[in-house]
Amino acid sequence: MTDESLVNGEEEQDLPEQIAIRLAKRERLIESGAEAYPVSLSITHTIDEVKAKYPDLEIDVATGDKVALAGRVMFQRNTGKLCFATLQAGSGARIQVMLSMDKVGESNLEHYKELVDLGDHLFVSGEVITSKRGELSVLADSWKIAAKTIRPLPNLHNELGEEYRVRHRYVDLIVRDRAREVVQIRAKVMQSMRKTFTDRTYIEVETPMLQTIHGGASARPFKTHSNAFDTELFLRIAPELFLKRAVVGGIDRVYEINRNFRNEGADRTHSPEFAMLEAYEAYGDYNTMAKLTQDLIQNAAMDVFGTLKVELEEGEISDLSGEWDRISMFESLSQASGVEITPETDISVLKKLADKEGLEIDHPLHGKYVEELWEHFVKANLQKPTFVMDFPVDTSPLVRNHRSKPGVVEKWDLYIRGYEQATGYSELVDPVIQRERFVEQVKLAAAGDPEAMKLDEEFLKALEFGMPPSGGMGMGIDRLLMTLTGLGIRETIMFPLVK
RNA sequence: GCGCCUCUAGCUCAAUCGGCAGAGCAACUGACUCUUAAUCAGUGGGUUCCGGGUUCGAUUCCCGGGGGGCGCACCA
Repeated sequence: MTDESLVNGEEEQDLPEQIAIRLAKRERLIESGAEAYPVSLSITHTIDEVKAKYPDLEIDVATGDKVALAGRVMFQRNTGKLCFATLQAGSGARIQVMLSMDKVGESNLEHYKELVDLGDHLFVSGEVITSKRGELSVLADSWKIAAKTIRPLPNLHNELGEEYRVRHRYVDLIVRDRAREVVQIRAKVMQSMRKTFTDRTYIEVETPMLQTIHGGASARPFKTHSNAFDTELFLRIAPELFLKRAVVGGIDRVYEINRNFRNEGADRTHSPEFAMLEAYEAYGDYNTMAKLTQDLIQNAAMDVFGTLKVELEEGEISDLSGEWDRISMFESLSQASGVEITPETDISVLKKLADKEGLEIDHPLHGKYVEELWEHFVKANLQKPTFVMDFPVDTSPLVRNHRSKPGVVEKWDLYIRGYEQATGYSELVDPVIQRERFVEQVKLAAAGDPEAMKLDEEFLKALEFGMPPSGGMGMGIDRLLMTLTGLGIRETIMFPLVK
């Protein structure tokens, strides 16, 4: 496979046959006085506009309407004196063009047959007609190459291999409707979410991706180095600690949609860089944020699909309607395991239960056992959207203690079809307790936990200026696209990382 | 990070118990003024991922490396 660009002086005889032939056609085109890549074309209509204008003409009609349009040649059917081509717009819309010897002349038609390949961008001007078979067509009186294609398109009658699709997404977008559709869906989901936020007077901000201390989540970071400051920097694992600074500064309703980076495993549901939404609302709490999250997702489904019963890839229907269930982590775990588990349950009991279930958990924290056991017993059964409420304290260092239940924090995770979709907190705003929580994390790090949080003095200083009581939420955008489409994460990201 | 599987023409895939590497589409030459994956006749195109080993002979078997997939681990 020739993976390098052709510009680097590859010898012609080393090139694959089809590429050499197309390069030669490009030369011939230029020698004939035409352009292979003209700077502008006098287009009067898009393919979609012509199709919209003539939705149902009779067979063999000449409209008298002259148009000039361009598109990529997807199919060619050349006969002796009458040639057919199917042009495709970026939208995926297709229209047939016809070139007859009568209209364009003999030498012009010969040039067309000689120089125009599948995949080329072609410009034609002519009359809108329907063919004798009734196909809406442009009967050309002139044509031009709009852009010469040097590499052949893949054949359109087999599905592309998974690897080829990801490495050549631009080709995938040309040949596969669903690939284009997913890009559209993603854009519409973003639009919908921004509208939901705007309607609630939220302000969108952008906070640093390069950070001197990474924080806001438990994960291993990517490291880099600043030459100017001669210092180690981290790509952010979360924007949380900066968005909270914004709330301290009086940006009372704030959100950010941007990339996070985590130096961890990649699989069907994880990508090293992924799009994250985080939102904070002063004078809100985790209930406020649960409602917001439900609205964000339900509005997106309605705006994009017009329904809350979303059809997924394999035809499965995902029902996102109604008020979503809320269950307690400790209660649902106790119920599913048949063992009463509370924040006071001795860790030895949890260890015994984990052993019995064949779980290998090697972690000093009580809460880690609770979460692992909960995932084991409960998680897979959560197909309907469900908020799992009230998490252990020791695994949630940025969340405030529950207002009435001892030993837990006001945190929920939203699960949809067994996947963690979003998380929400009543934020910890007490700088004294926050410092204590950070100190606990530092101890964990010293004990060898590579994902423990760092103590961030600048963030604590901000809290010391007074952060109002607030709710916060975070949601993986790629995950949301997966939830709404049933696709894997690499299909929801246009250009996922490939080695 | 560990285990299993996989890599053949531009694309999608065959084949070889180790013996001239094939098809469809695409390409090339020719025919065709209503085609729809046009059709018909003919032709060319391969570092079988890379390096080494075994062998008279390796695309096939063995070893090492690389890319990809799946499972496990970690995480969202």
